Amino acid sequence: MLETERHEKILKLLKEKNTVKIHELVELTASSESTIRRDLTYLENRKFLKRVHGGAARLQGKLQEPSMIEKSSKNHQAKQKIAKFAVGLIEEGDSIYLDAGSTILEMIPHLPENIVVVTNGMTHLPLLLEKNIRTYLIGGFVKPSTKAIIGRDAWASLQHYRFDKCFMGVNGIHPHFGFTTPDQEEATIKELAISLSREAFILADDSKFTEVAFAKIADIEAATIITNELERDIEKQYEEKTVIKVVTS
Amino acid sequence: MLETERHEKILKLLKEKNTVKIHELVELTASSESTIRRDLTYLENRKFLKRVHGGAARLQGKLQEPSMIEKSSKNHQAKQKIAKFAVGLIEEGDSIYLDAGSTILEMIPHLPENIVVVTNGMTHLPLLLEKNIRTYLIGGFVKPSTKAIIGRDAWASLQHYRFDKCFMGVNGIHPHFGFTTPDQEEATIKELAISLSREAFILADDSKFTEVAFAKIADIEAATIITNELERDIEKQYEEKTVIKVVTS
DNA sequence: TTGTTTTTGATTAAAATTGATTAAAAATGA
DNA sequence: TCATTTTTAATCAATTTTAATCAAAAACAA
Repeated sequence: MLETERHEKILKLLKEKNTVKIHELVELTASSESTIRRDLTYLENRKFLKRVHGGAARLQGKLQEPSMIEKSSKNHQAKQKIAKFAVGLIEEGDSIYLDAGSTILEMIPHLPENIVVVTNGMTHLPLLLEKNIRTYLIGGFVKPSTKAIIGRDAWASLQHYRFDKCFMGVNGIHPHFGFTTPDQEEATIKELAISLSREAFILADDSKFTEVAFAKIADIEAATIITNELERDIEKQYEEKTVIKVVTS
Repeated sequence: MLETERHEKILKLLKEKNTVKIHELVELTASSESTIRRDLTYLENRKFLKRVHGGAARLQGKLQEPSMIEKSSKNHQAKQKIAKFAVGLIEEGDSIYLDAGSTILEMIPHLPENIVVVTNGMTHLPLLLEKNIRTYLIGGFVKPSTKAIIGRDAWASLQHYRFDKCFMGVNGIHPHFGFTTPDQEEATIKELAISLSREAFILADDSKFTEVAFAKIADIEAATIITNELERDIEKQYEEKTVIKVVTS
């Protein structure tokens, strides 16, 4: 049985019964106890359930459905591909900066183990720790909406590090206005992270191109762009300024 | 039957009947009397019911089903009282440091809104943000087991702040050896936090007294102790060295 | 195909939960 | 009141569950 299939079954049963025993799941899915245990840890890390002694319980905060649906959207497919490609650029022993944000989050499951990660995204932590990756969080103000760490202190805190590579998402990419994002404070952090890295990579699906958001992060020249399919004429506008990697399926 | 499952059944029956006998629950859940007793103690600690001779009764005040998300810890009751008292010391406009740890976590639901919080405990964030409290996280290495932020960088990051009050838990309190904790790196952070605060408070239930752990945080004189009931002679050993507040129920 | 990575299942020692047993405490009834 | 019965808390051994390893199997890539 496929891993995803098991996960779905587990969640389905959990939804019906509010609580499931490991043994029930072993029967239901005809897999070993070890596998079910791994599935449960996996699902718990992603906030789909709470593990309890002997099984798992549904969590009341029930943020359940939406993210499952989210994962099947086509936008998500693109993000996945881009993220996976980006991870391919990382080498063993690298120290990298991972920006907060959902695209970057997709990179984490594919990361190699023996690297050092610095991030400003609190939401990345559970998965990073699950993968046993040595992780540093920068300090500063916690932005309530996104749980990203920003502000003066974050800026100062980030100064302590140097990176082989950094990866980040943006809201707008424009030949003239460069990389942009709606929040000025976040832009400042991103800009600094880029300047502290030997190489910088911007992950963005095609919807971000020719868009401009409020706060400028950097010029196009400052980073390599990783994106999914892109019309040839748009691509041309950028390839004379920087490297642009188009991930083909 | 799963522990969680039993708890749900117990509460359900209690809701219907307003009062249940131990024997009824033994039958209902097909578990032993010992187990049911333990369940009742647990549920009473979390304020889900009141134990009475021979069974349990529904509590009048409020009956809360929603937050049945189980928190694990032994002396929940004592911690609650201590935490609540500690919050009473905070004044509007204060800037405070909240150490990582489960006792301190209990303070958060009771905190006033217009304060500024700095913390090294990632696990505190969801609750803090839910309460709309302005929160700063210090930067540094994320300790996988506890998700506390520690290390050199944490130390440097913490230096950026000053506090009106700081609150922390410890593992050992001893008249001669002072406050101690098992992890050297955590001790360093705690020590610094204390020195950055106008007033420092140690929250500890009675089990921590006369215990000594590996790494020293500070001398007894450095902080006010908040605890639950304490034998008079033990209390005496400390009260000549510092202020010790005993929270009586 | 071959070699490499990922997933799986079995094994084990450690940890947590359970149920039985006990002595102490609380309720009951004369 | 006191003796009797019921309930409780505390302890401990037995059982169950868990996390951690590791080798086999499967999936994948060259």
